Amino acid sequence: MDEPAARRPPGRGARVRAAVLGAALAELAEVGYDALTVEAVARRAGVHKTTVYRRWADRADLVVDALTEHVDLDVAVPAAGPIEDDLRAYARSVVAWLTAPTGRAVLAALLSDAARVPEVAEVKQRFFTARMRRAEPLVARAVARGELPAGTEPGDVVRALVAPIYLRLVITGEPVDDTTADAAARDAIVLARSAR
Amino acid sequence: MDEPAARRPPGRGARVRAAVLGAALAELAEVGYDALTVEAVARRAGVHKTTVYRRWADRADLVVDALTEHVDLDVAVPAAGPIEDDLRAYARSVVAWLTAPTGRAVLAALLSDAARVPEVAEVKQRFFTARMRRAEPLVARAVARGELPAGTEPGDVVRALVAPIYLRLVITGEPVDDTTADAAARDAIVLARSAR
Amino acid sequence: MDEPAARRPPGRGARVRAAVLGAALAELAEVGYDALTVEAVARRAGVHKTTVYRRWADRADLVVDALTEHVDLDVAVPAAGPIEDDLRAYARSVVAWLTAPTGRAVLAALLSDAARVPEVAEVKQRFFTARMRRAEPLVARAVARGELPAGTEPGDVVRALVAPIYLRLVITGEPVDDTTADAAARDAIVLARSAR
Amino acid sequence: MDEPAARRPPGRGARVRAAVLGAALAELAEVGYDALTVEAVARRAGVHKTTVYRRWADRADLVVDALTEHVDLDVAVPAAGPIEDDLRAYARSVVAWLTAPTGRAVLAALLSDAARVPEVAEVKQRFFTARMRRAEPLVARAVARGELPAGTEPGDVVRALVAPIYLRLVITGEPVDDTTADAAARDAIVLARSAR
DNA sequence: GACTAAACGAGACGGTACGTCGAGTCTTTGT
DNA sequence: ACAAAGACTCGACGTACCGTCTCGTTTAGTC
Repeated sequence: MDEPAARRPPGRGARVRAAVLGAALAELAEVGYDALTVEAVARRAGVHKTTVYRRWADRADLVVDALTEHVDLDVAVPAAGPIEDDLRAYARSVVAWLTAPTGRAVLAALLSDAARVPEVAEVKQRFFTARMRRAEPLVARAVARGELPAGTEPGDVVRALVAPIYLRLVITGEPVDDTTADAAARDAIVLARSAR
Repeated sequence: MDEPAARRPPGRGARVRAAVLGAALAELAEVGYDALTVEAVARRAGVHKTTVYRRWADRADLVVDALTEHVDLDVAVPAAGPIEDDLRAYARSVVAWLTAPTGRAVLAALLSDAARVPEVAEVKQRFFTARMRRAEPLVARAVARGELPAGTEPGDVVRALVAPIYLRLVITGEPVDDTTADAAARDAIVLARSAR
Repeated sequence: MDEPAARRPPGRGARVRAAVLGAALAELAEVGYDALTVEAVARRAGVHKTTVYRRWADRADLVVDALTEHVDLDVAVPAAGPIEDDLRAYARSVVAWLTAPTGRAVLAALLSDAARVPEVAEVKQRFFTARMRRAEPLVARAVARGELPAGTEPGDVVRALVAPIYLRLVITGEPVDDTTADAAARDAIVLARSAR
Repeated sequence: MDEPAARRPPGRGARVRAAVLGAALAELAEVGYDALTVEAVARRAGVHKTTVYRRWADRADLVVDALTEHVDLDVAVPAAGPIEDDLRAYARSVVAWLTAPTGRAVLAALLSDAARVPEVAEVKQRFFTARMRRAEPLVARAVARGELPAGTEPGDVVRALVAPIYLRLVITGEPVDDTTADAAARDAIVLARSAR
């Protein structure tokens, strides 16, 4: 009862964990969930297959863990200024994350067959709703300040904002950049201001 | 010189083909692409494994064929009336197809890991662009009639129309029904009428 | 010179039969019984697989027929002269047949796994005993003439004659030629003359 | 700590190896090389198919190994006494081995289609020449003692000895027992003593 | 010299085994 | 005492032949 007491949370095991999760995400990005192989992940992480199985129950569990890692990170919520600026900044941050390598990989994984795994479905739910919810205070503040009509549902505005971004990314495959983000923000505001 | 348009040997082989493609789609719906197994498809179709391999090169080829079948079907394009009615009808038909069992299965498959197969990616492309393009004449007609501002880009209107539908179906998983369709149509028109 | 006209069902069927049996023997020689494939035989005979199965029940039946063809042929039995000459001539004819391409193939086939097929085992039995028996009159005649001791068992002499030939061909794989044949004949006579 | 004296890497893997090779030889005896199936061997050994393929490249490799096992075993060489007794004892030991179940199986396999596999051909060569060579010193000793004529070629005597045994076993299928062995030994000596 | 029946070409089919790969489990070993 | 290594069971992969079957198409022998 001595040598493990030396390192409580850090130590060698943590390095293995990081290496494996990193390898898993990389494989996810390169070959997708269907073709992701525990053996390939282990090889890539420089670790033996059984070492992976000692920590994770199976392929699904490993992927859940790898995705969770990148999903619960906090995203900066800008916060001050006219609603036009705030939404534009938010839209751009969404686009930036989703088009960066890690974001692309996570998004693809969350929409892949992995989503049939209940835990991944949970992660997916958490991921999207949490991110969208984080922008709702911006809208609420604008309503309070009278920039948007009273009675505006913040959730609706945010949905309207992200919808065209995801459409291009996921459905049509069209390129997505800041221009797309700006247009999305503008349209979301137009819709919010159109009396209901 | 009567029914030759369909297939030359309409006999027994066609039944096998239909049974296997049907089984493939059903498996796709139930277990997804990742877990789809040629042997399970064969079993389900009441056919031997080697019979499947005689006609299709591999799992991917089989899935491509099964999806293609349901993708190139024609969708009714309503066509007359005020743009509000036309777009609402179109939105509802899109929702109806995507929420019916077959539609759900095809959509899920097109967004799954199967999309890494180049041929499936092609099918996906064909599928979405063809369907969206089919609604563009409606918008063009409305522009010609003065119901929508001159200079309106039909493609933009259609994208705005379907974006919230796909958002709910694919990203947030919220329920989608005629109400959703109607709101999507209304918002698309609002955006089109907001001067650029 | 259309000698096939003599048969009842002359025509085309006989050509097919000959082509297939020939191909079967050739395959037997080249790849052996284990690797002999009905499809390869058919291909080689320029005939369709089903045509083979129409006439022969299965692979074994086909091989039986192909071997039988070459087994029931008559071998010239020399017959006059001192026993030394007769046996030497017989030994040489045995060697000649067994070292010619067809003989090699038939011998190999009769000793291969094909011999597990009861009909092939029968053919094998017929083949060896018939050929050996054909030489027995030579010995009997020599006994009658007093060249060999009375009471000599012709079968024993013939067995002693062929034993070293088969040993080299089948067991040790040593080369076999007329020298071997001559030595075998000489030794058989020595043994016959050594009182029992 | 010397309980595993039997094998270098003792333990569990050796048990699998033995079980599989035993099963392979048994199958060889029962159904022959042509009908020998890796799956059947695995079943019989109580082992999964892939376990067999992990250690042996294919069917041929497995058979080579199974045969080798029984081929390189040492055979007792009697050694003292008049040449008549020595050769008779040797002949009987040859007959005993070849008529025992294992011997029959090995012999049959060495003469079957398996012999087309180069490695099996090598084993066959090793097998027969090694066993025959082992008897040559007996003859050489007899020559030295003056029991057989000077200049007698030991190899020739041994060949003459075994030839009738193999003839019966392999060619004519006649029963082989000690009587056969004794006659073979006697005849070999007669031939050796007939001046050349 | 046309007609009919057998034989043939073509190829799909259910099946068995091939040899391969990966998933997950269990045992052995080294330290 | 425990974790790395690796051997094992299991199931599916995609392939080659087996032997069966059903279609059309020659082609031979008969009328």
